[in-house]
Amino acid sequence: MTTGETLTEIYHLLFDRFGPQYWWPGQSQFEIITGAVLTQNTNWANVEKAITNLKSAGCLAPEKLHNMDARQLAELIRPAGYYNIKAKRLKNFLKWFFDNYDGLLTNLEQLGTDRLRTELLSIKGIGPETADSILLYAFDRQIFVVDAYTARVAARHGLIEPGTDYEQLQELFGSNLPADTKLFNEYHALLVKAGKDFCRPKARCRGCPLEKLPHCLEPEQF
DNA sequence: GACCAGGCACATC
DNA sequence: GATGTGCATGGT
Repeated sequence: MTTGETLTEIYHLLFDRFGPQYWWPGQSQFEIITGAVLTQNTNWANVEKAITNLKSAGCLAPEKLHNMDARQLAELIRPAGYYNIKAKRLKNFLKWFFDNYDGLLTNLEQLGTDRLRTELLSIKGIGPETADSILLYAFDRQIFVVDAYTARVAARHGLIEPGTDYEQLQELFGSNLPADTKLFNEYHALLVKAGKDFCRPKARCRGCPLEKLPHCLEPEQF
C-alpha cells in the first residue's frame, strides 16, 4: 500500500464511522478566525462559551474588538482559558488587520495563499496550526491542518517517526492526498473526532474505526 | 484530585 | 537546535 492509499483508507474508515463533521462550527469568517485563536490548547466547549459572551455583548466584529480595551476583552473570553494571553493575541491580529488591510476581509481574500500564510505567521500568537486553520476554514484555501491528534494518529499507525515536525506532517498529508479543499476540511475534522473519542493519550484504541489497520502501535509509546 | 483540551512564545541549556 | 515552562478555564 502506498502512503496515499493508506491515508485514503484512513479517511474512508473515519468518514464511514463518523460521517461529515460540518466544520468549522462558526457562522462567519471572523468568528472562525476568533475561534481559531481561542481554541489553542483548549476544549472547544469552553471556546463556545467565550464566543457566546462576545456575541451577547455584540462584540464579535473586527472593529468592535479592535476598539475594545484588552482587559474587557479578556474578561469576555475568560471561559476559554489563557484569557489574558489570548486577548493579547486577538489584539495583535486586529492591529495587523487594521494597520495593513483596513480591517476588511475582502482585502485579505485578495492575497495569495503563501503570502497570507506568511503574514499570519508573523503575528505574535498565531502559529502554524492557527494560521492553517484560518486559511482552510475561514478562507477556503488548500492547506492541510496539522494538530496534536494528527501527529498521534499518524505515529500510532507507523506513518511517521515520533518527533516529526509540523511541516513534515503537513507535507505527508498535503502531498499524498488528492488536492481537494473539501477533503482537507473533512479529514482534519475527522482526525480531531477520532482523537477525542479514541486516540487519546495513554489510552487504548478499543473500538476505534482504525483498529484493524496494520501498524497500530502501543499507545504508551506516544 | 489528576488529567486533558482543536498552541504558542520564550527562557535556558 | 532540543527541551522545559507559563499561560487558565472547565469537563471527565
